[in-house]
Parts: sequence; structure tokens; C-alpha cells
Amino acid sequence: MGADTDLAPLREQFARYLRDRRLPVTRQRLEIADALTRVPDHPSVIRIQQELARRGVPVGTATVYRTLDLLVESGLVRAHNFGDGFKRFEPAPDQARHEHLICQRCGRVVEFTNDRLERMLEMIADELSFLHRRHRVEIYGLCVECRGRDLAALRPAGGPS
Amino acid sequence: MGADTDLAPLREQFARYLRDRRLPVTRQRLEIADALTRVPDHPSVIRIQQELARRGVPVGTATVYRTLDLLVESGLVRAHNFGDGFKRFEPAPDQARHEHLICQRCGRVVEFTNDRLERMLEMIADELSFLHRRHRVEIYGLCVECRGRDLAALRPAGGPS
DNA sequence: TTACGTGCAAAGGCTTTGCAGTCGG
DNA sequence: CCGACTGCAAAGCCTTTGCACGTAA
Repeated sequence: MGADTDLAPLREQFARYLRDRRLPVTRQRLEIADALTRVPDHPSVIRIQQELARRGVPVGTATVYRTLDLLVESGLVRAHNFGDGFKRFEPAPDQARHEHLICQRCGRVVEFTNDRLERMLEMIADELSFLHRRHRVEIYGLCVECRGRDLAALRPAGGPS
Repeated sequence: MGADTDLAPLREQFARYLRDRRLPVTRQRLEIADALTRVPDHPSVIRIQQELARRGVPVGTATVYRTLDLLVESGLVRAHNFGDGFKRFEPAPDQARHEHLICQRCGRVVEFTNDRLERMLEMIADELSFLHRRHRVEIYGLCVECRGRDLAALRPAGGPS
């Protein structure tokens, strides 16, 4: 009984959302939702547009932006700003909230979940009389591979003096 | 002997940083550092520029940006992106790390510290073989005042149907 | 049929860059 | 003096907006 919702693709949920609001369910909107499901790793607007083009469904930039606004409003998609100079998007998993680790070297984004962390943030907001609605946790550093690469780069030059 | 460093204004630390790197210590650079110390609440580039103008030290936009880059590189200043469409800056307190609560109604930014939280994030990164360098925690919601205002706005219209 | 969506291109807002003149060390 | 900085204005980048045409319902 949760599986039903979980299996319903973003596309379906978005279509339902649009119908509920008496908004046209257009091909572009569904395609954008689909692209978001297919493209991994928090794609940017351009990345999504490229994916659509590759699929033979060229969609105008403005449409992509406008549709993403709808998706974010609907709560089905989450927007991020990792400081690259552009927004990135990802389907919002209605199940478990998750946060991000961002590699400052290769840009890879890894997700993680931690219930204690989520609860702690709600408590902190509460203690400060703040109404918690949502939060964002980002850890910046180096992923395993880039970490190793750094060490490798140092060694050939000579060890610790 | 920590007090010495604590009392040294951002200006001094920045000047030292510049000298160490054999970079010119110009009036504009020092003024920008000072402005950052004076203006509260994570000012934007424009806000800083206005503050400088008010003080009778008009500085070109490009210079403000370039100097802020330097300050961020030096680690003396922290850059933020709260989704307003522009960057915001604040002197980096070298003492206690702190995070932010952002009111989605009035835009107020409140800071908080929590050691358990800081440690937890380092541990999480560690468990995922990620080298933790820095992180960012933002809680979005409503501050006490805006929370009250919302309640007040609801009551006159009538209670739950 | 009608309201809303779409695409294109132009406009916007913030940030960066190029270049001639200026200044710190 | 020389290399780096500054200011101005132009360029860049991502995103939003205006408008004529197209399309879901």
C-alpha cells in the first residue's frame, strides 16, 4: 500500500497533479518529468534539455524552466544550488529525506540519509522558536577516488621531508 | 592568547594575508573588509557597495567582487547562497562554526551552533569514505514573529471547518 | 471553442572580463 | 620603477518575460 505510490513514476504523479489543478497535461511536461527520472546525478536545466533533444523531443528553454517550476511547486522535484552557477534538480523521494556530499574535485554528488540528523535539525529549530519546514545539509570535500588521486600525486614528488 | 587573534579585526588579518602573499594592501581592500565587519546580516555585493558609498569610499563593482574572492580564498570570509538570486557574505568566525536558519517569509537569517551536529556530520562523511572539508546546514521555515503573524491571519477568517 | 502552453527571441539580473590609467612596495 | 590593482564598460551566463501561434480538454 505504499508500494503502489512508490512505483508510480514521477510522470504519473505529475500528470495527476496537473489534472487536479485543471492544467493541461502536455507532451513536453510529461517528457520533462521522464527525463528527470532517467538522467542521474541532479541534472541542470541544460542537461535536461540535452536529454530531451537526444530523445528527439526538442523543448524550448523557457518551457523547461516553467515546467521545472511547476514540478518544484508540486513538491515532486527538489531544486539545489551547489554553487556551480546554475540550479540542479532531482526527483524528490517522498520516502526518506536525504542530504548530499559534494566532491570539490570531480563534482560527484553522493546522497546519504540519517534519521538522527533529521530529528536533530527539527529539534534545533524548535529550541530557537523557529517553525521548521525543510532543511538542506551539504558536506563538501573529496570522494574516495579523488582522495586517493591526491595522495598519489603527492607521493612521486617525494615523501615527507 | 587566543584573545589576541579574536580581537584582531578582519581588516588586520586580511592585511596580513595579503602581505604574506606579496599582494598590494590597498585602501579599497581594507575598506571592503571593514564594511563586511560593520554590515550585519550576511550582506550581498550591492549591500556592501552601498555601505562603502555611504562612507564616502565609492568602489567599483568589479573590485568588490574581486576582493570578496580573495577574502573567501583566504578563508576569512564565507560565501552563501540562500536562493535569493545573489551571493551573500559574512566574516568567517574562526572560533565556533555556525549554521543558519532562514525565514521564508521575512528573509531574516538567524545563526546557531551545535557541537553535536558538527561532529555528526564529520562522522557521516567518514563512514562514507568521504574526506570532510566543510559543510553547510540551512534550516528553512518561519521565525517566531512571522509564525505569529500567520496564526493571526488565519484566525479572523474562521477556525477549522 | 477557449484558456493555457509552447517556442523564439529579447530582456533581466548578477557576475566576470578587458583594458587604460593608477598606485603600493 | 614594476607588477598588481582599480574603475568603467562591455561581455557572459543563467533565468525570466513578451508575444504570436499551437493545443489539451
